[in-house]
Parts: sequence; structure tokens; C-alpha cells
Amino acid sequence: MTETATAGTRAGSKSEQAYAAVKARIVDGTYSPGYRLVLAKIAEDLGVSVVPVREAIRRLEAEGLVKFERNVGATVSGIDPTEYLYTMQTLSIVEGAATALSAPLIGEADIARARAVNAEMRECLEHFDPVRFTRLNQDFHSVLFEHCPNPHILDLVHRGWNRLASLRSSTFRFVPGRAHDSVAEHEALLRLVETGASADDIEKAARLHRSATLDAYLAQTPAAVQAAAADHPTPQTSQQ
Amino acid sequence: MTETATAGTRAGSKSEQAYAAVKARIVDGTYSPGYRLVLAKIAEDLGVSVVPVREAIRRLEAEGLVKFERNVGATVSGIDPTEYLYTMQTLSIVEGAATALSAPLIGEADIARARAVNAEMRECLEHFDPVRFTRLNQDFHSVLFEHCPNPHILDLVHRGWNRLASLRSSTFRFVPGRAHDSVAEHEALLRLVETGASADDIEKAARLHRSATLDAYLAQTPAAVQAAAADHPTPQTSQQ
DNA sequence: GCAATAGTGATTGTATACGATTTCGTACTC
DNA sequence: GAGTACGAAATCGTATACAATCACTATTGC
Repeated sequence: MTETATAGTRAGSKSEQAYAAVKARIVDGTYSPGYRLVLAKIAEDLGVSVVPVREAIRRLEAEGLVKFERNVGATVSGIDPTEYLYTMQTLSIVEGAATALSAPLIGEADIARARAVNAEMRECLEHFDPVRFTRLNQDFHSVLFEHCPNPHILDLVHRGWNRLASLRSSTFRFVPGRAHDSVAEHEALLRLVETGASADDIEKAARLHRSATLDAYLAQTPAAVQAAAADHPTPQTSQQ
Repeated sequence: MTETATAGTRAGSKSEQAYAAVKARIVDGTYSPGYRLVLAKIAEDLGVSVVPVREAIRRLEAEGLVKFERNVGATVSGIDPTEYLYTMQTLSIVEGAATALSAPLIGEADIARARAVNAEMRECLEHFDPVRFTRLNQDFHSVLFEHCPNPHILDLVHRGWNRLASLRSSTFRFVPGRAHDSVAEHEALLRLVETGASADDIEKAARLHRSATLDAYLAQTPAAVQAAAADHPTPQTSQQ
């Protein structure tokens, strides 16, 4: 997880180093949303000059992790509800596809691992450990989509997850009750894969799983956002 | 079309200028696949220094238009059949979603315009004008997906089209006979939108339309590529 | 004649320096 | 007292310069 098309830029590169460092700080929350990223400051912290840092920031901008304004500077992208909506919707689509494409390549060992992870998630619910739950959730889905044979799609999925991570959109944070349903849906998803369900069915299930999380979020959110959301129906959820 | 998340980088920026210039040259074929992009040379041509050029190239790399190798340089991405497969598959997914999301927002005027474009495409078939056909094809699909209310998805669609443009994957070029089927499918798509078909049906149709082009390409391609493609089934096509 | 190797040229990677733009604080005016 | 104009500090944008790396070729040894 979390390696995004590094093509051609080996680890030794300062640019790459800056990219990884800043990204890590955003994802782990050291730089929280709204944080002002000053090139010179970051450059000094990392012991490199501003040029590679600038390149790193621009790259993070392309991934949506930071917002860049000319002659003003970069800030870490915030928890704009609309952005959350866009991201979840996009992820629903690409992750659904990735999971469907992965399904035929998922072996018994993968399934077993996913089940173990899901069991741990259940435990987290009892001991209320949101942080671990979120990390395990990522692990679970990784098993489902990591075998996706199309690297472009896989990359899009990774980007979506990174974006969510930067938004700190833990399921617990937004909708406490949702987590319980989530683990149940995980088990259902596994059974579909296990029994060799059609790619179409798996894709729908994966989409619904994410859409449900989004819907739960929207349900407990101010009316204004819901109104905006009405213009952006999530595909495959409200069908039938 | 063809504006890809320029966020924060106003037109006046040399970096932006370099990006647009190089991109244009790639898309219009001045720099054809395999062309070696030397920073210093491009910088001189554009009358700017190498730093903005470098930034532009890196951005194009992120979009998949060029391939970058450390300490070696950048080359325009080539017509690697596998890359073509990946791109078409991804586009099939995001364009399908974008079209489905757009559908409810497409008005009668849009439909009429699309019909006019499709009629022109028919003419191109008779007079054999592949270049114009390809451009019109893009216009046609733009009508279908440009109303997509989710900018992230729309951006992914644009990227896919740009990538195809750089690959010069004109339908004519790859599979002459395919173009005739294509215009027929266009009409069918329009009718679905017109009659308010479900988002699911529209999405499937849009995916199939693209998958068919991909399949046609694969059908006339060496066995080795087909074998590789077998590992990468296109979703929603073989389901029937 | 072939292979390994050292040297050379070309190209990228990064640092430093300076100009351009914006922002924010302050003083001044109405 | 509020609003505006001005100025200074901060920050970004780009040019230039140099160091690091790699590809290619010629040479040498076998």
C-alpha cells in the first residue's frame, strides 16, 4: 500500500525522499488538514533545498492530498464534506472494479487472512479501538483488491485510500454504529469471492459496501450538505 | 476537454506554459511515441529555463503521457499493447460511471448536438476521414459525460482520453470495421439516455461500447498479446 | 576477433540567488 | 472609530550554476 507510481524516481532521490516524508506526515496526521506547508521550512527540516520539496508538493497536489495556490503556498487538504463525497464516490467505483478484477485471483490463503483480519476488527469494536480498526479495515480491503491485474486501476484505488487517510475519515469518527454493519458486509463479500460469484455481483457488493458508509455519513450530517449530495447520486446504490 | 486539474497554477506560469506546450505536442503527434524529451532542448525551444520544464514533464509523467527514467530522461509513452489494454479498461470503468452520473443532467439540446455529431461521423466513414472521425468521437462522448457532477471522476475520464490521444489509437487505425458498429452503438446510447434508462443500464452500455473497441483491437493482434490480455478480463463485457 | 574497462560527453538532480507576488500590519484620512 | 492606502516581510517562481549519474565509445588485454 501507499506506493504511488514512483516510476523512474529511485529512493535515493531527494525529491522522492521529500515526497515520502511529507506524505507520511500528512497521512499520519502530523500535518493535519489546513496546515500550511511552507517550502523553505520543509526544506530545512529535511535538510534539502526547496526545489525537490516543491516537486514533492506538486506531486502531492496531483494526488489531492494538498491544495496549492499560486504565489501563496500549499495547505493540507481539509475535511470538506463535498470533497469527502467526491472521494468516496470515486473510490466506490474504482475499488469496486479492482475488487471484481481481483476476485478470480484471490486464493484460499488470502481469504483466510482476510477472515483473520475481520475477526480482529470485531475485537476492536468490543474494546473500542478506532485507530486499529481503521488500519485493519485497510488491510482487509487490500487483500480483496491487491491482486487487481490492472496497475492503473490499482493506483487509483491507492490514491483514494491515501486521500481518505489524510481526511482522517475513520468510520468510528463519522458514524459510530456503521462499523458493526461494516464487518458483517466484509464477511458477505468474502463469501461471494469464495463461492466464485460473478464479477458483476462482486463489483456491486463492493460498491454498496462503500456507498453504505457514505450514506451513513450523509444521514448524520447537516441538511445543507445533504442537499448538495442530492445532486451527486452514488451509482449502483439507489438502483432497483 | 483537456484541462487537467490546473488548480493553483495560473496560465501565466512558465511551468503551466511548458506543460501545455509539451502536452499539445504529444497529443497532436509532433512528439510521437518514443520521442526523447530533453529538458535543456525543450527549455530553449520555449524560451524558459529547465526548472519549469522539469516540473511540466513530471506532471505529464503522472498522467502517463511520458515515461521518466532517473538520470536518463523522459520519452513519450509508446503504443505498448499492454498499456493500451490497461488504459482502455480503466477508461471503460470511469467513463461508464461518468456517463451514468451525467445521464440525468443531459438535456434535449445535448442529445440533439450529440446526434448531429454522430451524423457527421457517419459522413466521415463514407469519405474516409479518420482524423476528423476521431475528433468527432471525442466530442460525442464529451456530451455524454461532461455533465458528470463529480469532478474527480471527470478528471479521470479526461486523463484517459488524453492518454489515448497520445497513443494515436484512432479506431480507424486499429480496426477499420469497428467504426461502423461504433456509430450504431452511439445511437443506442443516446436512446437509453433519452428514455431515462436506469443508471445501471447506461453504465453497462457505455462500458460495453468501449470494451467492444478493445476486443476488436485484441482480435486482430498477435497471439502473444492476446495471451497477456487473457489475464486481464475486462469487467462487464463477458458477463452477458 | 571478442570482451572487459576506462574515459568522455551528454543529461539529469540539486543548490543557491534573485525577482515577482501576495499578505499582513500600520498609519493615515474621512 | 472605520475604512483605506501604503509599506515591509514573507513566500513563491524561475534562472543560473554546478555536482552526480549514466550511456556510449574507444582502447586495451586476452
